[in-house]
Amino acid sequence: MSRWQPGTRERLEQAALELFAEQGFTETTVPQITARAGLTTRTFFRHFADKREVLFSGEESVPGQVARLMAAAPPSLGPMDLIAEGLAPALVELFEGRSLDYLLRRRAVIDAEPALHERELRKWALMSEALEQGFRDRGADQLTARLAAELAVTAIRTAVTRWLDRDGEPGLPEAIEETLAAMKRLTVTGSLP
Amino acid sequence: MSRWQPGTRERLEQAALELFAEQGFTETTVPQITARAGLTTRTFFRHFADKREVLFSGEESVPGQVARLMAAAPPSLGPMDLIAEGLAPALVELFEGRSLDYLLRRRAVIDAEPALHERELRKWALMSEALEQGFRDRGADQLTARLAAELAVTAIRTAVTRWLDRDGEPGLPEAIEETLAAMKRLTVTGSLP
DNA sequence: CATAGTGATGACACGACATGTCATCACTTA
DNA sequence: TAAGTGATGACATGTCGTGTCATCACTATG
Repeated sequence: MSRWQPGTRERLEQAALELFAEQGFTETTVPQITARAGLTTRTFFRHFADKREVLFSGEESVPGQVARLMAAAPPSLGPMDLIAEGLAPALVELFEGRSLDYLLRRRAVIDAEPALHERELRKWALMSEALEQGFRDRGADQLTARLAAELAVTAIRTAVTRWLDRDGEPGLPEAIEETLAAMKRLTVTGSLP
Repeated sequence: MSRWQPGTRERLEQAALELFAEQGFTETTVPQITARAGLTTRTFFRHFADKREVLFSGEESVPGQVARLMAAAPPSLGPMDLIAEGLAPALVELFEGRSLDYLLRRRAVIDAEPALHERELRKWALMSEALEQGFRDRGADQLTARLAAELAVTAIRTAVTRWLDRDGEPGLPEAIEETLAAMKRLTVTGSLP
């Protein structure tokens, strides 16, 4: 059809994940990735700003989606309920779009490399900023919006982690519910069990 | 006294902060830093693992200090009270050890550069892990310890940010108190004001 | 049908980052 | 006095990331 094989981005992502899993992130060079994908080094950096980004494709749209979801949710919902009712369904859709096997292998690679872990933290920080703006739009003052956003991200991230820790059983919605319940318990009583 | 000027690390840190503020992090090269400090490039990397680390010196001891403080605090304290009574004094001492001017200039540099912002996030993540272990040692289950640690870090980080936003007036203890109060308000009512 | 335009890739050069290795020199210890 | 220690200088090297221009398939336009 074209001069080049289609799906350049996808081939690079797959080749990179494989190589990172096989021999580690640091030990894998960009030329190795592009060789496996049948491309040149320069082309890799046309699709990804740096070597890490190949594992974070598509996540630049998350903040925008968060903003949309928050604008669409009923204004009466508090932070916790907003997560449970407004955000959780979209999260489930987002994460269950990828196979569990992919998510687990990706996480193993990220956990093995501090540089990738940092990039993962930035992802959540960007989501937090989007949530903060959403809460501000709902009338919260600066401090409250900031804290509500952090609480929400903590709940979501902890739930996803917990869900993956247990290899996807039970489902993500259950993990979210469980996490929110524990959070409520913790903040209401103010002391440890 | 010796063949070399004393205070190698400190000279590198000061030269780097100056240059980052003057011309930006990316635009500053390691040879420029070492030239200003009167050293060679190779020596820079003997003291700091990479170019970013020159702004995060001494922070590798924070997790250990957190562990010590938590072990020393009364076991009866819940997460929030532990921050207010057990951690806050040490925090104040830690931050007020550096001049406010230094902290503000350092923050300006970090905020201007995503790569440095990521490193800053990692710093808080390491503190969170230390807090989590501390809560586990106090008898909390995995999920509760994780959430309590995240809540604590959120409170501390938000308070420090707020304190610096207002150029150090009023003091850090007031910012902590204010943040904890807002957090309590938020989690107790469960809805935005 | 022809020709110019568009967009992705290949090819090449290059500066900065980061590390391995060995030499050098002041200071310490026996 | 001589060996040992520790920090630094000097040099080489590999990978990362970017700038630049050429190439080729596809598309639009006349």
